[in-house]
Amino acid sequence: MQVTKTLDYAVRSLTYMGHQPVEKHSMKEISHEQHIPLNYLAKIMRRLVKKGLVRSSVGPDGGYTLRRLPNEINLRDIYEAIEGEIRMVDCMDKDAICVFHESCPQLPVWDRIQVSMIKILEDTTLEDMLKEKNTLKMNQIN
Amino acid sequence: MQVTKTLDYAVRSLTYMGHQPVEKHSMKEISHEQHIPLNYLAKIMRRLVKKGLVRSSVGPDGGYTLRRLPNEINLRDIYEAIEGEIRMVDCMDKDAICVFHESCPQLPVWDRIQVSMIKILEDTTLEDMLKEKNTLKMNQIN
DNA sequence: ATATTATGGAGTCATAATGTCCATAATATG
DNA sequence: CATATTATGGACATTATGACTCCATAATAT
Repeated sequence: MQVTKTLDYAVRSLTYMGHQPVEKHSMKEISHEQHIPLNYLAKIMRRLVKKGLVRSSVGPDGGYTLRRLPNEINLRDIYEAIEGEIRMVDCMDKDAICVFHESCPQLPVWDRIQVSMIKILEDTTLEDMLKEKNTLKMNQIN
Repeated sequence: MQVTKTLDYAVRSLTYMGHQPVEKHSMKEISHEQHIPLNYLAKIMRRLVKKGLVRSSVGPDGGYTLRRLPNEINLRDIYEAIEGEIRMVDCMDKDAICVFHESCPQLPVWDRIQVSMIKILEDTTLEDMLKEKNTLKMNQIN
């Protein structure tokens, strides 16, 4: 029930790119600026490319660009690109069906949590997070 | 970001006991009825005893009883007994402080999710879940 | 032609989740 | 008191996952 480093890295990378949404950012640049291990970042970026969140170009002056504007990318997109479908419980035991499947008392609760979580993730765009950051910075100055 | 089997086992055990809140239930009984590996259940019950959710008695006719009524035990109690404090992110890298600590754009989001999750967990008691189960069973009959 | 960048996939390492085992302590009952 | 039954405590084993590394390959700007 925790945010993985991988997801954190992905969010950080995309947020970073969101500052100059149309510019190209190399892995080296992102890795350095966001303190993310280069090789690991490579793996993460591949997923983001495959899932259509960023566009990549190879060769000198290559790198990554956001495929959509920061206000068109929400946290659910990022979450699912990295972790796959959001689900709090894996009821099915791989092959066999849970014995209590028909009348599981806890399922509705986890479901409610999952729904509320998805709503918050969907309601939060990259742009929102960029603003959040600025607000925080402003507060610190005062 | 998933409910662990251990937590599921704990919730199932307590819900099961909730049906006859004042009666004693042996590990064997719970293990058998809820299809939980006996030895593993032993480990889980120890935590629930230690955290004050159930009372135990040793010897023949020994077993476990809820320490409070089903409407006085909520899911947050159970969650924290098993998993410890609820927190979506571990910002601090064990020893070192995250470089972006002061102005992290994602922190507020995970916090919002955490707050909403805690609220739902707190609002849901064992009794609620027992009712849930009955409702579901009723629905199935129709 | 060369240097620079991303891509793909295999492999490594540490940690946590899950589960097993066994020796011990408590206690109800005959 | 002897015995069977139950929980307790802790060590150990196994497996899965997260977090990374490495390397060979492909694309492309200069």
